[in-house]
This record gives sequence, structure tokens and C-alpha cells, in this order.
Amino acid sequence: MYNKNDLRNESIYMLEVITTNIYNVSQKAGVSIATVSRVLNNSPHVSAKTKAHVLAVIEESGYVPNAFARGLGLNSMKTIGLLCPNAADSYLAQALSYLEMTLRSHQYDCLLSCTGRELEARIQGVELLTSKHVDGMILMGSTFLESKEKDNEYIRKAAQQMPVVILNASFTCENVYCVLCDEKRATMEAAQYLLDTGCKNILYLYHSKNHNGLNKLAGYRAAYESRGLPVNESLLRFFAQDSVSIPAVRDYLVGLHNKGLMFDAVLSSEDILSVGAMKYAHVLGKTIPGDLSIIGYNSSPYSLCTEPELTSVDNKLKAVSQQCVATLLGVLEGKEMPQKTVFTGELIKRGSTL
Amino acid sequence: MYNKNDLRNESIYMLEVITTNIYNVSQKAGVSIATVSRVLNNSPHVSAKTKAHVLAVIEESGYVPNAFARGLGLNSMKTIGLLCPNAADSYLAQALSYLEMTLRSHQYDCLLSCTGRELEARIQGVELLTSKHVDGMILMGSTFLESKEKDNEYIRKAAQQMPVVILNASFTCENVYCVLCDEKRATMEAAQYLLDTGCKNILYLYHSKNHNGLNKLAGYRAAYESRGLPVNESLLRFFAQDSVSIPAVRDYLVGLHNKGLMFDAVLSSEDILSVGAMKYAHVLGKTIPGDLSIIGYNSSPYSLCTEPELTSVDNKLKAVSQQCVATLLGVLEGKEMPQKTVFTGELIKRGSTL
DNA sequence: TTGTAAGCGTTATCAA
DNA sequence: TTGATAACGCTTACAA
Repeated sequence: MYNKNDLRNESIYMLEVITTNIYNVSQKAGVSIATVSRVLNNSPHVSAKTKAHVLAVIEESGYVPNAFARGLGLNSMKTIGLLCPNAADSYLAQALSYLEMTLRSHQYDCLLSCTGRELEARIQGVELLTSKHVDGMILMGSTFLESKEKDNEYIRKAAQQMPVVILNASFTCENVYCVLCDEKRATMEAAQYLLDTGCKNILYLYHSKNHNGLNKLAGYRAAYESRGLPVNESLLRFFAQDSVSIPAVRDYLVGLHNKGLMFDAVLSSEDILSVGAMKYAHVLGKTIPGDLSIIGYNSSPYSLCTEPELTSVDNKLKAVSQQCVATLLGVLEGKEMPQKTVFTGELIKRGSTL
Repeated sequence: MYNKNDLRNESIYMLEVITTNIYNVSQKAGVSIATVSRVLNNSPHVSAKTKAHVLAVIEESGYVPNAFARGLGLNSMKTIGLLCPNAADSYLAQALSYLEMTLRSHQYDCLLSCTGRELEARIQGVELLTSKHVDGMILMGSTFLESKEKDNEYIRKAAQQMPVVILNASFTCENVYCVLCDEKRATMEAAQYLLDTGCKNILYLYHSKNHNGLNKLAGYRAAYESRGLPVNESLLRFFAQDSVSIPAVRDYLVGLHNKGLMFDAVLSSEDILSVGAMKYAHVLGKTIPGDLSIIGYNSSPYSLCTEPELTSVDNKLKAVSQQCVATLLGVLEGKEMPQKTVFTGELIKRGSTL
């Protein structure tokens, strides 16, 4: 005896594609839908013979389980939400690529939401993913952390519904996991290298005052401190994210130079800023690294475009990305996972430094 | 009278987050679930008073509709599948960013699948998105088109289930829509510009033999033909995609030079190849554009990194991306949409040409 | 304008 | 090992 559902697709002239469902299959195979479902889900409690038969019917009828129905039953669509401030940014694009590939290799799909950097939009993005019942979410970058603690409430709230992983940022909260590179240390080592190769006045260009941005800045200070030198505050220059472009940075530095600011090295929080510094050197006829040493951050493709190539910090993005996924999937499988995983950056020396 | 579902969440000590459903809301509001559903979907057939009351209850109880159930009922999750060969590629990353932003502004989500360039993986990606019942899919780039017609069967098959849009490629099939930039013409104009500024021997570097790759090559030939000049076949050089890197291109060109191949200009199918050409010029002490003119393709951020900056073809990616979305959503709304939309590229002249 | 109840296509529980 | 059936939470005819 079958229930009413069995008759659904019968003797109807279909105008659209016929969607075979589990009832059709069970009927053709002469078994119940429960058995079909078991076969589908590799349940051990099916005889080999039945299984083979059902599988054959499935193959023949081209049946594909309906993902929505499955999602409704299991309350999961095996989907992870990826929140990215800007998918066009080369660093984030690279991270996105690593995350997606790793997730897919574990049969998880990615729901991508590019939020921009505004808090309000990020909150919306998180809420949207929450409402879509993703299995977990990955926040890409420390952009997601606000300095005011109460502005991070949206993350805590999301973490009550599902595990949250933050890529390259540190945040303490139940069900929130962080995987990052020690950017303070990496920046410190870069600055130390400049100091140790004879530079006295390192201009520090940074484009973000978010958590990581300040962390890197702290690394710069730590380098001077470690060498017993005072920091010249006028060498610390903030360059608003929205207005970052190579010519803008170039012109900005020319302006600083014309105002009489002296510097024999440039360290920056992102490669693109350092490319601007190279343009500045070119405009003023300064040799690199003779007159001016330059170090970037991220070791992105940009660092290979310039002449000479740009010394830059490799922040181990691949390892960080893969660990984000490993941590998230571990949590979903009920394993005990570390709330914080820290990698160490590495200075890649190229032609722009001694 | 309410049905059995009304009692679901009653007097249960919840261990997990309480998920309010439409029944809870209807009960609290003293209306039926149908009315709640109508309010949710902005049906006009609800009195203002009832609507306000239900809305208040929804607000108070923090109710969020279950996306899976909704998907099951409507057979749609308002989600578009994005198939991208490589999200880390700067061109595709930029396209991805435009597509996502445009889709989100229309309340559509993006399911991202990075397939790589292998046919088998791409087929899998398409099938996966099909099985997830996305409302439509966008194939990013002509990578998805195979030269053998039967290898494109997977696209025709997908198009039977849902509308398919291909970004920057041309393909004729019912329910498949193409939005592209005329790359043959753009490449022709770039080559003509080189010929018209005195270059005789333009080395053409290309990284892909897919549909667009051959199109661009045809543009190169057309330029010579338009000027009544013969094409020197030994100036056409293929550089396998997988091995593209700036130093590899540089060394390859040095090799060609050492073999005695003469060229006074380089035109390429992607900026990164042209950056390699600049490195080559630097190694051999050639001045740009004096000894060697160089033109790239895509007008990507890379074109701004070099010294001098790289002349490059702007292929109107933003317009193309936005039109992809407009076309797809138009189709989903049942409108009649053009099967093919063609934009025109533009040569952006910078310092690497006369 | 509102309510009733029948789908939607799975999974999971329990009984056989 | 199998089958019957109750969830899952929503949309939407159709009735009232």
C-alpha cells in the first residue's frame, strides 16, 4: 500500500522538465521510500541485492534528490557562508579561492556574501546568512571586528546559531574560532630588517585602523623599541582605504617629501601602497634600494610586477585558509577544536631591500 | 481550530536555540498560518490592522522564516550559481565582485563554485549547482566552452533546467544567454595602433586557445590584413596557462631573443604576460616604448604597477557583469531578453606605447 | 479578509 | 532488513 503521494506524477502531460522524486523511484523499484532513502544515504541496513536494484532504478530514471527537501529534513544544506568585504581585493580573492577549494573538497558549498566594509552592511550580511541556515560561516578578515565591543554583538549573536570562524583576526567568544597570522610579529621583523640594514627613518604607511591594522602598527613600534630607538610619530602615515590607488600614494609621498619629511625606507601594510612608494621613488629619481628601501605586505602578485621586485611579508594565507576550513568542519563534526590558531609570517626578500 | 503542528514547541525544555516557526507566530497573534504567510509575502489581501498586529508579534518573537521550507514550497531559494574557473585570478575576481554586488542588490544570493579549467570538473560543478536547484547560473568566461561541440552538451543539459548566462563568450542554445565584449575587434584595434605608430613586428603572446583566445588571435591577424601586411607566423607564441608567471614569460622572451627572433612590440592576451615582457625589456636594457612597445589586455591593476604604466585594453567588465545579471533576472521574471549582448572594448593608452 | 488543509520531497522513528 | 508514517515549516488553492 502506498500513500497518496505515489500518484503525483502520473498521467500528466508535463510542460516542464519531469522531476522524478523518491516516490517514483520507490514505485518503480517495488520498495518503500524508506528503503530508497536508506540506499541514498548509504545506510548499512539494506540488503546488497535490494541496494543494487534500487541503484539501478535510480540510474535509469535519472533521479536526483531534491536539495530543499533534504535541507528541510536535515536542517542543513551542507553549505558554509563566506563573508568577504571585497572579492576583488587580491588578498581576499586569494583567500576566497583557497577557502572554496578546501570546502568543496569536503563536499560543502559556499554561499558568498560581499558586504563591503560598513558595519551596517556586514551585520545585514551575517543576518542574511543566518536566515539561510548555513551550517557555519567564515568572516574573512579583521574588518569584521569593531573597536567598540558592543558593535561586535552581531558576531556573538550569529555564534549562538552556528559556529563562526574568523580569518586573520582574534576575538574571544564561545563558538567563535580564530585562525590568524601573527601580523604584529611579522611587521616587527620587517621593520627590524630595515633598521638592521642601515635605514634610520622608516616611513610607515597603513591603510586600515581595524584590529589588524593597529596590530601591524604595534609591530613597527616594537621593532624600534627592540633596537633601543625612539619612534618618530610623524613617520606614521594613515592612508584612507577608500582612496588607496597607486598614483594617489605616489603623489602623497611626493607631497610629504616636498614638505621636508625625511625617510630612507618605506614599510607598508599592503603591497599596493608600496608599489605607490616605488612610483614615488621613480618620479624623484631615487634608486631602490640604494636611496630608498621598500617593503610591502602580503607578498601578492603585485610584489612581482615592479622593478625591482618588492620585498614583502608572506602571511601564509594558504595555510590560514585551509585551517579555517579544517577548524570549522571539525566543530561541525563535534570534535573539540582550538579556539585560536596562530601562524607566523615570513619576510620574503626581493630586490627592493638590501 | 489548529492542527497538530501548533503544539510542536510547547512545554519543552530546549537544549538548543528555540526556533520560532510560523505556527508559534500564528498562535500568538491569534490568526492562522495562512495570514502570517500573507503578511510575510506582502499579500494585498490582509487588513492593515491584522498586518500590523502580526508584524508586531513577528518582531517580538524574533521569528525568521525557515529558508529550506520556503525553498521547498516555492522551489526556489533566490540563489544564483556562479561558476568560476579561478576566484584568485584578478580578472575573474573583479567579475565575481561585480556579479555578487549586482545580484545582492536584487535580493539574490550567490552559490560559488570554483571549478578550475578541466572539463570534467566544470561538468561536475554545473551538475552540482543543478542538483542544488539554483534559480539560474552564470558561467564566468569562455573557459567553459569547448571546441568540440559535443563537449558542450553539459551546458545544453543545464539550460533545460534553468537559464544559463555565459560571461564573455558566445554560444548558441535555447535558454543560454551571452554577454560579452568584442575581443576580436579590441585586439585588432590594439594591434592596429602598434602598426600605426611604427611597429613592424608585433610579437603576439597568448595564454589560452579557448574560444576567446582564438578570437583575440583573429583580431591580431585582422589588424595586419587591414594594413595590407603579411603575418609572420613565428611571431605568434602560445604560452600555456598553467605555467604563466612573470619571470617565466621574461625568460621565455629572452630565449626568443637569443634565438634571433626580431620584434619591436609585444601584444598579449593578458596583462600579466605583458608585465613579463616589461621585465624582459629591463633585463636586456631595452627602453619602453622607445625600443619596444607593449600592450596588455584587461586593464587590470597590474597595468598600473609597472614603470612605465602599461597600455592595455579595457574590456568593460563592469558593464558586462551587470548586464549578465540584468539578463538573467529578466529571464527569471519571464521577460523576453536578448540572447546575445555585445559591448566594445577600448584601448587605454599609457606609457608603454608611443 | 481570513481560515483550512493539501501539497512540496526528503529524513527518521517505530513497528513488523 | 523492510515498510508505514510522522515530522520538517512553508505556500497556496479553495472555502468560508
